[in-house]
Amino acid sequence: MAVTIEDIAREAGVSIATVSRVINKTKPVSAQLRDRVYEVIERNHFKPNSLAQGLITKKTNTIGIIVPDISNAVFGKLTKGMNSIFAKQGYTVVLCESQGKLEKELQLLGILEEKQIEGLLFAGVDVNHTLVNAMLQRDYPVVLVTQEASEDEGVINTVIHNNVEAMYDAVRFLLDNGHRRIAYLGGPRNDFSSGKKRLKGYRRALEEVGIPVNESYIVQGEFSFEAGYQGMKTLYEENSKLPTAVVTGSDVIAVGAMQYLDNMRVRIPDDISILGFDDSEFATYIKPELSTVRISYYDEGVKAAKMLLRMMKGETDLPVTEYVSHKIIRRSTTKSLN
Amino acid sequence: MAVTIEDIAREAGVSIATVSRVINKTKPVSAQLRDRVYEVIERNHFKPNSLAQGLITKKTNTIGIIVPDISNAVFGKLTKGMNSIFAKQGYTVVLCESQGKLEKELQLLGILEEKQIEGLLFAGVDVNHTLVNAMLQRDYPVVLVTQEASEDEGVINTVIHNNVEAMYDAVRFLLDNGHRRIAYLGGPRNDFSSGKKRLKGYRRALEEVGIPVNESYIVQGEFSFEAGYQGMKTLYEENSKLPTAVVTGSDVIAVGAMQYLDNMRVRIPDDISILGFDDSEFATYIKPELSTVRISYYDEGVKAAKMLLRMMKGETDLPVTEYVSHKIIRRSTTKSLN
DNA sequence: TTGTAAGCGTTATCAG
DNA sequence: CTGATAACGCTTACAA
Repeated sequence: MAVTIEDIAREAGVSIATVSRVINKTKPVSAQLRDRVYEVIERNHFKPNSLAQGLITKKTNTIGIIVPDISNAVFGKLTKGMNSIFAKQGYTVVLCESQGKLEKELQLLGILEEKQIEGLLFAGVDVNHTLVNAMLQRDYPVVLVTQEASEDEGVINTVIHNNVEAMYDAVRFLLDNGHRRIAYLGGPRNDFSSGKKRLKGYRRALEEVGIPVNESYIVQGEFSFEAGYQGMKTLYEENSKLPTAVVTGSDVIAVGAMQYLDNMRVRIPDDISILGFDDSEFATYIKPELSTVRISYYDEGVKAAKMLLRMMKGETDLPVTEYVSHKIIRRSTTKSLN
Repeated sequence: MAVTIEDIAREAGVSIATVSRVINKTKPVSAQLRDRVYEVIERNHFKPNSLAQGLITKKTNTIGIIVPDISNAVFGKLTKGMNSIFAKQGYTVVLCESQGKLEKELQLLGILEEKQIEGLLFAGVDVNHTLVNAMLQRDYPVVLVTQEASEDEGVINTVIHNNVEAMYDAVRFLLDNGHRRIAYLGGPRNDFSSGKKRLKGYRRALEEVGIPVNESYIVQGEFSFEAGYQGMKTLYEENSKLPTAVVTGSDVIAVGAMQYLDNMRVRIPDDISILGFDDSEFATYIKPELSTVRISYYDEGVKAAKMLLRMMKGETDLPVTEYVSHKIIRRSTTKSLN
């Protein structure tokens, strides 16, 4: 079948140890033998079996990535960022999708251990106690990305954008532009980082300037166009006094909300300002162009990969949580009331 | 370090062969020993080393995927489709990005062979002779997705949408709606399937109804917003007689073109109709909503995965190229002239 | 410099 | 049903 190191050794008239040495340049080999071996390797298209290599060296050059859904732009960019680092360092990536289901995530953790990955990058939806525990049991290091642990803080290294601050800044931005009635149209309430944390930032900003939080100005739902549309409808129908601005949990939610407002003939940003979150590809495709909170998921992936690499090298005493910066991007869906 | 089958055997007071048997249920083991072994396995969180398993069984349950860029929505959906099948069948996926660079692709082909993948799904940009040859050398089966071989037809199994027909149908649709001056704003001329093939469909449709192809109505460029914008600009500036409709190589190109037209105060679809390609997420977010050619990349991934699985089972005499259907979606950027 | 041989953690063949 | 033991393909002391 596949040609092995033994075949090469025999054909080149040397020992397998010598072949191994020329492949790995691990010990000096005379130029003569070296050339002879190379020639035979080339001619036979020999590729060392990395399973055998890994079995003995404990080095598989493989790292695992678990994301809920690879077709989601956020995870696509995140994965690309992570992969850019690993590929450069000679690592190969095993990609797994969990649909954000705990059961699936737990299962994948085990499968990846069997595959002998050297480290794991994990992006989840609710990284609860069960999950954290399972990660601690595994014998590879893991870093959490985009989603921090919801019950065990500071136990697992994490790379994330500061959701509280990002939403705080978003509301702050609107406040600075003279808005006082600001609604929150966010993601799922059970989403710890992208749901709860952002809501926290929203509340904090309002409370800080002494504006009482109007609970009927808070609507939570999926990160989808439909949820944005329905959420805006709820906001519209259940408030006699409409907000002058609404912050959202994602650009997709924002665009859904805009659709509803458009249907109702509410003008953006004249009657109401909208602020997205993420800065998705389509933010500048829609009209008016979407003002939003930019998060560089690519950078987040890069940072997470680098952190994992450090852990794999055994570097300990690391900062437990590393933040990636965010930025308010003013485009055309927000208007100043000043 | 990690607990091995030997540790389990010792602790359970049985031979490693017995442990192996209970793990794999490959041969009967008395209920008594079985339970004892299971208990020890649980207690120690034992996970068999799949490298060792693969080394002897030749089964790694790993397949490779090579795409140019995982953050591109097309490849994200494709990958998700493929993964949905593999995960279900107990396979794990090694994901690689090539940036569409030949050198990188060649290198990855080798790395994946070392990793002992059982099969490969390949999405490239230009699958030329060199690449096909390299694939044939590898000892795993491969299926091409989204991009057919540009020089060696029918040598490697392929799953793709029919680009010639899709663009033919797109132009046909416009023709049926009374358009006669139809421009083509497509992807790169060196992109075989998504560039050349689509252009071919465009020409064919026009020629078929006896409309001479106006070369200055053909503009090719990247699959980007900017290229769409610039391309439309070229079309606008270099033609005294504007087209009444333009077919594009992708939705992103279409939206770029729309932006330019909007700047020029050309109304869509009243002055000019635009037809996208792909049916991206944002097609319904923009205004007017984009008419487009829908391709289900998810389904394409699913189909490709299934085909690869069949090849892995040794089923030969397969159809060499399998097509995934496309569909014209009429929304608001196209107008009937009838 | 080069070769021999002992593993790495499993599965699989053979006896028993 | 159970247990030795020989692979699997490679790396790495240990010798020569």
